[in-house]
Amino acid sequence: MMTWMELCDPSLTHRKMALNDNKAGMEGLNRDKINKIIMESSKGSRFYENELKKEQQVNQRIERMMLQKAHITEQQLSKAQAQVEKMTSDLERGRDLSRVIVHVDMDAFYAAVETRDCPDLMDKPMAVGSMSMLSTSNYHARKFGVRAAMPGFIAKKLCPNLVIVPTNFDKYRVVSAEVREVFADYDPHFLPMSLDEAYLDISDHLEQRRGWPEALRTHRLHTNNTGTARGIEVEGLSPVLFENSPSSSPCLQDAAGGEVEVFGTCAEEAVREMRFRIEQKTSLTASAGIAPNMMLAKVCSDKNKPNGQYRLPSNRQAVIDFIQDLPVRKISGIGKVTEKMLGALGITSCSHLGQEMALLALLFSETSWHHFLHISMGLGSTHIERDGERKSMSTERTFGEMGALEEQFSLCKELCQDLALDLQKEALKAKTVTLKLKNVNFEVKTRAWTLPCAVATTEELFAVAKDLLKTEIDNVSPQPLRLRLMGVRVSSFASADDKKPLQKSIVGFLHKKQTDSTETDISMSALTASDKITHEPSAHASTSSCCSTVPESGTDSLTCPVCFREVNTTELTVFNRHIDQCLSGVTMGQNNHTDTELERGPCVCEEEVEKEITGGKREEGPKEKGSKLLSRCVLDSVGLRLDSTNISLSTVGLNPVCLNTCPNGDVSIHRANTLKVSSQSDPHVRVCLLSPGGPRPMTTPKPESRDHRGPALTCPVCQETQDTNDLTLFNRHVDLCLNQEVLHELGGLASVDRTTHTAPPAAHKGPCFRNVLFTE
DNA sequence: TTCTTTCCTTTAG
DNA sequence: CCCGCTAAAGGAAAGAA
Repeated sequence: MMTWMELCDPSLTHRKMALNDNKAGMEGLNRDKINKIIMESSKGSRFYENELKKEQQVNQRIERMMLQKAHITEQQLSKAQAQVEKMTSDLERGRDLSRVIVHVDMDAFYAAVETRDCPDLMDKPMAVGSMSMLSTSNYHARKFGVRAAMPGFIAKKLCPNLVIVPTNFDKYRVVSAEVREVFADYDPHFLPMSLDEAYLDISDHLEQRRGWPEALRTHRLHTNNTGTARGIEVEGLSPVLFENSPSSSPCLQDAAGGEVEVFGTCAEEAVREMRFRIEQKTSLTASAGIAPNMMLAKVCSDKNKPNGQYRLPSNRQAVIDFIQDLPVRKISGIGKVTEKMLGALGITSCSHLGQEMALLALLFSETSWHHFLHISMGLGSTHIERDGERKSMSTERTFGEMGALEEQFSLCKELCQDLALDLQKEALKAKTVTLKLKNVNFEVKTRAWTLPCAVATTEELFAVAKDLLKTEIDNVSPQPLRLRLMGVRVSSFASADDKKPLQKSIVGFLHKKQTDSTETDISMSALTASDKITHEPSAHASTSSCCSTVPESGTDSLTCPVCFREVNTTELTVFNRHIDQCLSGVTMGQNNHTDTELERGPCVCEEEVEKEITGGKREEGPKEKGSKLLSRCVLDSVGLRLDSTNISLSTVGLNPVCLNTCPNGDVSIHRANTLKVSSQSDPHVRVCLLSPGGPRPMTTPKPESRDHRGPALTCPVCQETQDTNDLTLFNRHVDLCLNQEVLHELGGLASVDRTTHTAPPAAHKGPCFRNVLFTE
């Protein structure tokens, strides 16, 4: 299947096109006309310019490959050849032809559903999607060159009468569920690839089926209330747009007078039956491929589309023959670029692939050439299994050009909100947050940051995302970022054991504690805002569990949520006593801990860091030394002990924003990139640092700095000194502040005169867009 | 060197 | 009205262990 971009490419224009304006050719456009129209709609657009640039990059990649090829010696080649042959025979020995794999694909699914529900559409060219992107088109529209993955506005030029129906996923999901019910009868472990596509292993079904009486293989044509067989009615006017229904073979009458059809026991009959049942149930048709493995089944399902099926027999020779002249592009996983690269080596069909294996082994990575070898031998997975746990989750949005800071940040927050919601649905927490940006020139870049512990809430995500965004903004300052897309992704999910036991009980424990002790209540108000979060139910449990998990504690110790030290007990009563002491200690500004209590095995670097931070004597290369030490700390996920009242975060390469989201004793984040230890607090308070795991540079220091040292309390959220010493009042303020933290952030940023920003110390080195490198 | 993180590219539906 | 969204995998480059 050709993409519209390929149609754009004038160098491909000479190629024959399967597109036929069959019958009289009244409607539909010929290929040249299509190309011309697409070209005219595209030429000169920023999108098109970017496509050209990407194409250049691919061309350079090919050039480099050819250069490499030129340096290959005869000797290397024969060595590779031997390796390939060895591997080939090993693979051949393991060839498994015993399974019967089926790939089923609904025909023009979304379009078919829409047509079924609105028969008026039937004889009109239509597509499902929007002006900016189409998902599917019906066969009418395809005659005009209108296809999936083509923007609607171009489709409209190709076919002005095109009806564009917006997608309605809820509807497709319902239909999909019906189809899957049928799949399940043939393979309860079937693997859905999308709403309209699935792999099945029907080997077991066939085994059983052989012993089935006819009755079990007999299926009735559904009748509507007028008594007409729906399948037949459908062929007349409804959405089943294709002939050769699986039900087209002779029908029998059953006892009740309804029409029935009996299916055989072989694989083809079973699949035909399955397609028949799908059509009866949904009025939609499907195509299928039957083969000994998934890779081949996928190719086969395309062979007689629409509304058809193809079986590749389970014998080696049949497979070899089938593969021979198959264009490499037909194989799932070989896309436009790979096709082009192989093409440059004279490889277009799978048999070429086999012939050039030695060369490929030298030019491509191991995984790549192994994959090629499998393809050339017609090998593929013989058992289908559902995907394991998800690896990432993301949300992104495209919009009209956006340059305003406030807009960008509030959008970023929105995305974080959406994502947090999705995370919540699956009860996931992630360590890595990635920001994706696309500017008006379609240049894409991503910026990621890995935290030492998993996060999940909007605030936590936004704390990281907004900072990544800010870094990018600062990078191009004083020009604005002219965005057309923004996205946020999370990955590196916490492992299952990471996200439950122990911690929950601690939180619950504290919670209880709070309700029956006024004193504790007051004590807690002395903690930072983030600590207070811990008292809210599940949503914020992450914060506490995150940091309580911090030390590589064995199973025989608990981590105090106040001082973040390990308590060497599993007895809750003992632990309780510790926390009690700890809380009152923090409140009273006393150090309740003896030095031995402070000793805590796992943090190798604690002392070094402490010295580094406290001493104030950072004679040489404090930055380098500091961040080095710190990164070790981060790996150990430890808390730092702070002995001075103001610690420069940039010195140790920390990102202050991230501290917002973490409980941190009596330490607040100072505007000027410093940690501020409240005058009342224990000088040995511990801070749980949410800092980047890697060596990458951190934040740009903020412009102005204020020093708060008065006896009054400083709000850890808004950084403002509160004119009170009443902890209850202060607590209330922090609560309010916390709720509005994000807004405060936005307001603050928006009001900053951007020209006063100092140039960031090359947070991410190199040009903003790597692509630019290639065009020069 | 080896392992990890970041960022980019390719693919698919 | 002027080219989407989500997810996964692999590879290059750069640091850290």
